[in-house]
Amino acid sequence: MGGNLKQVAREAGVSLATASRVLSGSSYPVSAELRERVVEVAARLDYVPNAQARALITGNARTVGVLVGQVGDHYFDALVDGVRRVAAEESCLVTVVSTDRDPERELASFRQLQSHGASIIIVAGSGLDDEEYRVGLAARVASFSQTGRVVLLGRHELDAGVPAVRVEADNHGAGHALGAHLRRLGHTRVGVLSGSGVVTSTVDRVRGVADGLGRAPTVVQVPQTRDGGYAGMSQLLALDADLTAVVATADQMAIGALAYCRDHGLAVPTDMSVAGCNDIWVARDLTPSLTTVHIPLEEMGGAALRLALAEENGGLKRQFFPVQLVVRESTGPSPDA
Amino acid sequence: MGGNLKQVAREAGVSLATASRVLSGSSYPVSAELRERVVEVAARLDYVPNAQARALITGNARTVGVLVGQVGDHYFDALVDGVRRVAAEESCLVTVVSTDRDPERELASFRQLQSHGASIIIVAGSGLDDEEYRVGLAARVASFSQTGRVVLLGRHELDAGVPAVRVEADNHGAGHALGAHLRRLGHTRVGVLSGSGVVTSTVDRVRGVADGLGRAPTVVQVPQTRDGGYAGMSQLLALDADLTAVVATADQMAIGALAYCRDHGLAVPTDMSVAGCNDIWVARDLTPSLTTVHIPLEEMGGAALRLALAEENGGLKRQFFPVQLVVRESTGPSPDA
DNA sequence: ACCGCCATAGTAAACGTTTCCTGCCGCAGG
DNA sequence: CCTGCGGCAGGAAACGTTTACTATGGCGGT
Repeated sequence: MGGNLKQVAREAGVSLATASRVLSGSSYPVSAELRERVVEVAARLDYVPNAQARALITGNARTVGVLVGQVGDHYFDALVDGVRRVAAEESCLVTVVSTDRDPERELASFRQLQSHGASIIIVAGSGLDDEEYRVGLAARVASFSQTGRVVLLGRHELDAGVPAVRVEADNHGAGHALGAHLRRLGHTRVGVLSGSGVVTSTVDRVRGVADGLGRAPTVVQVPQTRDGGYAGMSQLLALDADLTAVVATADQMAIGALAYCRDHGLAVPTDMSVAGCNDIWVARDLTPSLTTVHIPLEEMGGAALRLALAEENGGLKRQFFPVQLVVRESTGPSPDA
Repeated sequence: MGGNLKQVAREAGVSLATASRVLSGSSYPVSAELRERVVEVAARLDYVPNAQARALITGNARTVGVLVGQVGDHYFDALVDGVRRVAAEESCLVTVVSTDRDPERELASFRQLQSHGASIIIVAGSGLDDEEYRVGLAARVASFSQTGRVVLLGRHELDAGVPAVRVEADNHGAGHALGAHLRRLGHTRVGVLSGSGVVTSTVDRVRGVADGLGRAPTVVQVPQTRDGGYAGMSQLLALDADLTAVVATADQMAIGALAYCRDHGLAVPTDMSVAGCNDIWVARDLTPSLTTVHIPLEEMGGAALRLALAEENGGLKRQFFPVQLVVRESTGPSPDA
C-alpha cells in the first residue's frame, strides 16, 4: 500500500521534512532542485496525502457537516444545495447526515460529525420543540464550539446564549402572507396541512397563517409529503366540509391536495383555493400553477456556510431572510363571497 | 480544549491503554471496576473520540464518498438518497461532492475523497465519453482500490479490467421502450431533448429511442433542466415543424417541453406527445400527467453501497437494474395517422 | 580574520489513538 | 515449593503528517 510521504522522501533522497514542506505548500524555503525532485517523485508514485494525519496536527480538516431532518425532502435538499455551492468554491468537503427527525439520532449524528473532525457543523435538522432535546443540543453546541463553528439554519429554539451563527427565514411572515392573501380573497373557512407540529419552522408558518387570516384555521398534521397532503385533504374535509381554501406548509403537500381535488371533482380555484410554501421549481408548471411563498432556501444554505467561514474573523452572527408571496392560479375568490 | 483520551485516563486513574480498551469497545478484558470508572469519567468530561486519529491506525473510517455530476439534478439526488438510506443503517458517513460535470474537477474530487480516508467511493458522476478522462479515472480507481472499494454507478465507459463494482440501469432499454411506445402510437417524426452528448447514460437513452422507434429522431442537446427543455422545444420545432412527439432524456426537460406547448397553444397529447425519463415523483401530478420510464434510482444508490460493503467478503461484482415504461396522459396517437 | 545572519537541510517531537508486548499477581498442577 | 498459566494492567511503539528546533555552510560587515 504505497504512497506515503516517507516513501516519497526516501525515493527523492530528501528528508521527511523537506518533502512535507514541498507538498503541503508550506512557505518554508526549499531549493528549486529538491523541490522539483520531490514533485516529480510524488507524481510518479501517485502520492495522495493523508488528510487525517494532517488534520491531526493542524486541527483543521476543511470539512463541513450538515444535519438535516430528512433526505429527499425538498426543503432540506435546497438548503444543502446552497451549502454545497459555496463549499465547492471554498473546496470544502460536505458531509450530510439525515436524522429522520429523530432527536436522539440528531444528537448522535452531531457527535459523529464532531468526532470526524468537522470544523463547521450546520444544523438544519428538525428544530424540535422539546425541552430535553433542546438541552442536549445546547450542550453539544457548547462542546463543539470550542473547536469549530456551529450554524443553526432555519430554526430558533435555542436561546441566544448558545454560541452559534443563526440563519433564518421569516417563516411566520410566510404564513402571514398566505393568510392575508386568502383573507383578501374573502376566505373565512380555511384548512391547513401542517407537517410535524414540533418542528419550529412549521409551527411558525401555521401561526402566521392564523395571524394573517385573522382567525383560526382548521389544522391537521400529516407527513410532509405529497401523499401526506393527499390524505390530509380528505381529513380536512371530514372536519369541515365547507372549507374554501387550504394552505400547506410545504409545496409537496399542496401538490397532494391538488391531486385530491382533481380526483374528487373539486375545481381549483373555483371551488377550492390551494396554496403551498417554499416555491419549489415545479410549482409554476402545475395546472393550475401553485400560489406559494418563495423562500430563498439555497441562498440561506450558502449564507450559512459563508458566515461560518467568515466568523473566524469575527463576522456577522445572524442573518434573517425575507420571503415573498407568489400568487399564481391555484388561489381565487371565495365562492361564499 | 479538553476531552481527549489522555485526560480521561488520568482523571480515571488508569492507563491510556485501559481507557482506550473500554471506550473503543475492544474485546480485551478490563475489570468491571475500572471499566465503570472510565465510562463515568468519559461521560462527565463529554469525551468525543477523535475519529481521525483512530482511522490513522485502524485504516477504516467508515466513510463513503459520492461523486455526482450536478447537485440539484433529480437524477443524482435520487441516487444519493438511496446511498444515504443504506448509510444510515450502517452508520456510515456520506460525503457528496459535486463535479459540475467537469472531468478535471471530478478527478480532483476523487483525490480529495481518497485523501480524506474514504473507504468507499461511489462514482455517479458524469460518465464522460472522453479518452483522456477515462484514462485518468481508471488510474484513480486503480490507485484507490488498493485501500478501498470503488463503485461505478450508472455508467459503463470503463473497461472490465478496472477493479470496481458496477451498478447500472438499462438506459438503452429505457429509450427503447419510449421509442417503441411512440411507434405503436403511429409517430414517425419524433424529436429528442437530450442532455449533454458526452454523458454515457444520456447517449444510451438517445440510441435506445432511435432503436425503439426504428428510425432516427431529430435530436437537440440542451442543458438538462426545465428551462433547457423549454428552449430545446423551440429549437426542435425550428428544425422540424411537423414533429408529433418529443422524448426528453430527463423528466425536468419534459416538463419544460409541456410548458412550451401550453404557452404556444399546442395541445398535449392531441397535437404533440411528450415523454420523459426517470419518473420523478411529480410526473403523475402534472396536467397532462407525464408518460415516462421508471428507473429505480434510489434502489440503485442503495445497492451501490450495499455491494461495496458486502464485497469485503467477495460479493457480487455487478448489478443491472431493469426499467419500466409508465404510460400516462401526455402521449397519444399521432395526429398524422 | 571573526561574528552573526540568512538560506536551507535534517532530526525529532508532537497530534490522539490502538495495540503489541512486557509484567504483575494469584492460583492450580506437579 | 516451584513452574506455568490466565486474567488483567501499563509502557511504548506505531499510524502519517507538520513543525519547532538544531545544524551546516556561505557571505557580508566590521
